[in-house]
Amino acid sequence: MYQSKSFIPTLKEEPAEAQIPSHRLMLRAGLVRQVAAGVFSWLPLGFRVLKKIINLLREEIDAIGGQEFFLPALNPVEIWEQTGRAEAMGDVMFHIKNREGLVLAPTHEEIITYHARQHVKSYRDMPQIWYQVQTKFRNEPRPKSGVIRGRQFYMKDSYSLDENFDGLDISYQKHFEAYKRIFDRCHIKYFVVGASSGAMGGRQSQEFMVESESGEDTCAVSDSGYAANIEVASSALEPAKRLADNPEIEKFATPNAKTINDLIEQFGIPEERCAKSVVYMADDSPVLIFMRGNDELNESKLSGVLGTNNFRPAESIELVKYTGADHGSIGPINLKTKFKLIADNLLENANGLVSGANIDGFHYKNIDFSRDCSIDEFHDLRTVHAGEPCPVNGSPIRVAKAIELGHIFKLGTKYSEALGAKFLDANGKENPIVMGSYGIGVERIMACFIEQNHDESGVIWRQPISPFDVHIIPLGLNKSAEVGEIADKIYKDMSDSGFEVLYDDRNESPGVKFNDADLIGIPYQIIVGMKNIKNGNIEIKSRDSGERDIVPIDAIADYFK
RNA sequence: CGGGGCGUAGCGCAGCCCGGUUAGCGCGUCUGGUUUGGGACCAGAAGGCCGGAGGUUCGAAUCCUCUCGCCCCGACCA
Repeated sequence: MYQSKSFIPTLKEEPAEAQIPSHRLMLRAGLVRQVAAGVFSWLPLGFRVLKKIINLLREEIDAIGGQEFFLPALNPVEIWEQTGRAEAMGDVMFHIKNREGLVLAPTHEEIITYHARQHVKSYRDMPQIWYQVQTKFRNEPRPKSGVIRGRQFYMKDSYSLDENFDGLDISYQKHFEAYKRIFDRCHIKYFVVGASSGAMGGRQSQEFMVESESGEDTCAVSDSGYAANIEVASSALEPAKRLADNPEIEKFATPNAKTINDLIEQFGIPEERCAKSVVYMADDSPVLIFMRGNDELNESKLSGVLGTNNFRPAESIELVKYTGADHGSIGPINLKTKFKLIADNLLENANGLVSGANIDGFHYKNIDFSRDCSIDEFHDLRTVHAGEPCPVNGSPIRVAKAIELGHIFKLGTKYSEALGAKFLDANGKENPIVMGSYGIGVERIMACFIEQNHDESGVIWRQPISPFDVHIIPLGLNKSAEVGEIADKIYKDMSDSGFEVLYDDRNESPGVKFNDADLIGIPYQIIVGMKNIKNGNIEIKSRDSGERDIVPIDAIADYFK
């Protein structure tokens, strides 16, 4: 492609709005332009890369038996109401204003299930893997980091349909392997974590993560290979040991102790003997949760335990109403009303505990969770922190921020049941289709690649996602007709041989051309200048290593073999 | 949605506190010329309702009120 005729608006200066390297370089190299917060236009050069990534995705999903669909972005809201996600999505879903009943699809489980319901009626029709690479719309409260978090973005989404969970396991595993191939082929350094399935529903899920300061997810990783999203991560901390001395409970005045730290400082109570009380309202019912000492309650885990996303910390009025005391003095003994009590695993069967007396300004000590009160359930509820031992072999956990590139879910039957997608099994019995859902953020692949493959000068593309294979850079076109003739011939020969060639035929000074070439970042620069052609040579520079080879003009084809 | 910052030429910015001629600078763009192995130089030129709406004032980019947009932190994140 002739660069003089191409629209590749490179920027010499840093755009003010871009904070992270990938965003800055995508703007500077002329890949994208922002139109509104979280909304971007892809310019020709950037779109070339996007198309290459999409083609690679198609190859790998086709290879596991995927069949590509093209699904509507406009969806009837009814179908989203049937699965309960119209409400669950809330403001995240765009609603069409001048055509009641239509929404912009933030994802496509509903539509896929709708088609499955229509036509997948027998176990003989399965397994199926259906996918699409399309624009999704999400009204993100805060778009950020360039294309990493937009309101409109490409997603490769595939969905598996199976007759049972064994089949789902196979479909899931196929995707797991395909995803590894995809990210490997894109030269992205990633790791896989166990994840929460959140409002998607389902049982197992894993995320493909790229470690980055710009990441929005937090992960716990350790040298043992343990890796989990902080939402589900656990550590191998020992529970509080039972004390041999187990006296009766005793009320004591704690007028100035509102927090666990106050108790520790004012009364010398060891942190692990404090049972911190936290009250949440879940679907309008109170739940009292006990955490060890200053352990942080993990709301993702709590959500799983409560089975709802509709919960919040209780307010003071509610605290007094249900427990008899305000925050700082709440505990398991002497509660004003009876309601559900749950506790973190680290407190299971613990004794010698200090907790609120449900009278403002008083606590009990010597509480034995087995003897003095009845805890309904124990669960892992705490948020892990750096340095804690990992569950695999106890090596220390590191906490890292990461960008979520892909997410694979075992959905199960949530959507098929909600929408009535049922089939007859070999015994003639009706069952809901067992589904999986597997997403990849297409723009995020590009952004993460650039985050990991750039230098001071610009992007450093690698195949197979580079926008071009080679960049021909003739120097001194005005001064020497010969340079132009040789460059023309190289351009023609390489194009004819199937190379994708960007040809900088512009009448610019060498500095401009070199800087643009490094910024755009095509893997090889073929530099045609008088210095070398008088000896029958050209120069080939590797963008990645910076190494330069002097190559005879007629040996260029061999060079790239 | 809370907190903070910013809207002045295509891009990056100054001017604003302390109101007062034709609103500046750098880059880019256009014309002519000189240059051509790492963003070169000279001369000339075009380009702005100072985000928008009200107000205060003899006079507003500048002061006040309200709005809209963008960025950052937090909340949120299928």
